[in-house]
Amino acid sequence: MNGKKQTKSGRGYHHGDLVEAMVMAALKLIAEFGPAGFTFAEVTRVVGVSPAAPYRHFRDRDALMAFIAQRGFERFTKALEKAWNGGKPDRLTAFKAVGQAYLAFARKEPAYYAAMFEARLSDEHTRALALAGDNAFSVLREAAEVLINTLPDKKRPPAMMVALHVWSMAHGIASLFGGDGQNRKAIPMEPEDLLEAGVLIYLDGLGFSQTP
Amino acid sequence: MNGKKQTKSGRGYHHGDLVEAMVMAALKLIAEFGPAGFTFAEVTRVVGVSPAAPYRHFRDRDALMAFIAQRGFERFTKALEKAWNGGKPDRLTAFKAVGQAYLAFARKEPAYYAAMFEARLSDEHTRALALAGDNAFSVLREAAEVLINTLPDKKRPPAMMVALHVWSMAHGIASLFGGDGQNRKAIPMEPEDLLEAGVLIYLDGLGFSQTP
DNA sequence: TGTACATCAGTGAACGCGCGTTCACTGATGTAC
DNA sequence: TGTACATCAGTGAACGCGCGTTCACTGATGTAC
Repeated sequence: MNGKKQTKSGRGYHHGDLVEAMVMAALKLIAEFGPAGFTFAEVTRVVGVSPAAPYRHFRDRDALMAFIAQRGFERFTKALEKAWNGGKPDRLTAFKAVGQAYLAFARKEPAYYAAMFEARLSDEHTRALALAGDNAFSVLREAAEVLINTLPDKKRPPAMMVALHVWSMAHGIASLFGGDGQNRKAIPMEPEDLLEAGVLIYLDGLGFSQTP
Repeated sequence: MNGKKQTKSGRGYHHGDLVEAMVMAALKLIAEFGPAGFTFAEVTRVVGVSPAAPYRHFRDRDALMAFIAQRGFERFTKALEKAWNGGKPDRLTAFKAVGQAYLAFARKEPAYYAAMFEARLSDEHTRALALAGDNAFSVLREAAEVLINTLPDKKRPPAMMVALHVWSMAHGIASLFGGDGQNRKAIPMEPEDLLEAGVLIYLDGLGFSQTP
């Protein structure tokens, strides 16, 4: 792909792609010790680079954290969009797929997820990230809008509210029972199944028949 | 109450009630900087005591953290029980009150809530806390059981599942939109109203009529 | 094609800082007689 | 009621450690001519 830096085995005085290597190392540390438990110093050690090297690429620790959260939101948004797939094969199936994609992301990318939702960043970084977060939420919101348009006018709830309900349940399940076992409570079913059942019951309450 | 230590103005060489003072200081720091952002040293400074003093009462930083989480779960359990109130005045009203109590606790006691759900403790401490967490969950689970017993046999879902769904939605809302503004996203309604609406729709989906 | 030079991306040593924890100690409190 | 003593809950100085960050530096790479 980017043949510039990696042509010569990438192991000289110049690292080759230090940014990527640092992100990978940071993700590993975040997954293991949480967002607050990764240190700039440890990252340089894992990557095998001097402690001063990162400052060529990131202003400070928080900048790396924000960078990771930003990229996490972008990937998250893409994953939700892919699951929605323009509402195909049908709106209800696609909507449920968005919920599943939410949980799948939290399960497969716990470090990104933690960086996105548990990192404590400065107000400045938080503001910049809010946009990326809104983009991800928009996917769910628009999916909800399309879905509830099949309901008769009188029974149609605000799309925003529906999206918030599903987002909240998905996030709650991901936080409590997802991840890789740190704080996870044991429950007698898969998180994915729990969410699917919850969304189905909820949609039933909105007026969707259980068998579409 | 405990007239032993606090009789003589409590400001001598002996502190009087260092444990309580430390818990209060820690809660303040947790509320402001998150569970990972409070240091043992800072606590002693706030309380106005030497940095070695805490070791008379807590083995280390984690022990204080676990102590706080433990007490948090106990208070949380009591708050949920009080809201349930044995199912009075009627099951549905009481059940909704439990949900409201959940959010109220997260809002009024963000530091306890963070210590309970966001602290990264050792396996040993985590195991000890699991019991306290189960007690809290049991209140919701038993409330769900009583509630769904009014449904006809054929339409009755597992109480465990219902409790998990409501717990997840409440926790999701608390995490995303509750608290005191750190990571909180802005939404066009109160968290309490969002949860109430969500629970009502969900219960509708289970077969409860909207007007009991 | 070869050379001179600018720029980029790393080095490694050093710093100041705050943290957790320990140690021998000491003032205050409780109790036996 | 008074005294001797044990115990409790604090002090304050000190330590080793790892962190974030800086600095002048240097090797590698890209480019103009």
